[in-house]
Amino acid sequence: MGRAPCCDKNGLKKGPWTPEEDQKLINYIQKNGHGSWRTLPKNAGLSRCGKSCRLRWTNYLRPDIKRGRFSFEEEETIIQLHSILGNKWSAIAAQLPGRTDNEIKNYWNTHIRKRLLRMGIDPVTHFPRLDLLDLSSLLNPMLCNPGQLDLSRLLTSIDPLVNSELLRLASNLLQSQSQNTNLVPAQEQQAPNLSTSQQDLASSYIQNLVQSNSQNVDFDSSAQFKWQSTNRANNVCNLGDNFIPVDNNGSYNVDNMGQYMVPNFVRDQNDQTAFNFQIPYDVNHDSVLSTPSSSQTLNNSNCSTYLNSSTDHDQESYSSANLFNFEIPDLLDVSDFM
DNA sequence: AACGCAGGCAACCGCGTCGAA
DNA sequence: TTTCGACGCGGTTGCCTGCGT
Repeated sequence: MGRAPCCDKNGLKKGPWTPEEDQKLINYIQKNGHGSWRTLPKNAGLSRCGKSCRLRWTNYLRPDIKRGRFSFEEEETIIQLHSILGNKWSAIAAQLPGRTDNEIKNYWNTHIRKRLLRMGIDPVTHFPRLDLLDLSSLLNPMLCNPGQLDLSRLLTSIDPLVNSELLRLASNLLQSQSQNTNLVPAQEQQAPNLSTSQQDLASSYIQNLVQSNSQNVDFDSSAQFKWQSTNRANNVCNLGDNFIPVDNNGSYNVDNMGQYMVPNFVRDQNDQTAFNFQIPYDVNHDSVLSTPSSSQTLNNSNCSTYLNSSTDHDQESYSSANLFNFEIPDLLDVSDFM
């Protein structure tokens, strides 16, 4: 069918707004509210389409818009939120009073993104940017001959600061390539528990996820994490409004493509400064091993991958309908690198 | 001074979603 | 249940400005 662009109608002006047009729009909205954007231009005496009026108002003329440079706190908040939400600019803007989604999007693309790249951080995944192909070429010979795998020697040849991240990537790679890798949605309804090592791994993951060392991550026996902010609580705690709630049974939503709508946070009912974080269980577990199609999915994948169990005991204790149960190859001893 | 280039940002475009008919 | 209009969102474009040569 196709819809004609709203601005294609004859006589409707496009391009930069003049001060006179701005004033007409401001005067009308201050007097009448915007009401229907469709009818506003005619009523306000503007030769613009409603969409153009809405954009001009929400991105520029709104009285509560904050102008000027982004503060360090705002910038840090954007990075944190982006690591969780991805390119959900409107959701990010909702946490930054006075800032518009367009402004944040532009600021991200022109400043933050470039800075992250300079720092060697992938602005999409928020993980250090290592060339996976090169890493693959380094690891492939070892994978072909696991007995020769000396990951610690490999890692110490690279900047120690990225060791934990390299481990994550290496772990992903090993998992996706190793025949020994299992990704089994556990059917047993055994009460789940996280081992200490699993908690440490999960905690590290979440610390990385929020790009901060100032979060406390507590665990309960059902593998839901209580994520409590101790720093800039106003920024972090408000996140709950934008997340898909997980009910008391740990149920979460799956979109019509069969993918998880992640991350799943839910505000702690007893502690409004905290969130419970649920490791999602992917019914379509093949998708976890495949190339993720979005940063959200990638984060999910990494989360799952990061919570590997290194012992049989851990694998059993990790069984839950809501959790993954998969093993890390024996040749990779995670604990040595954490 | 003139030119080219890159960065920044406002505005546009097209698609998805939602609600009403 | 289907259709369609309105709105909102994210990606992209193109203009303006500042800087370097």
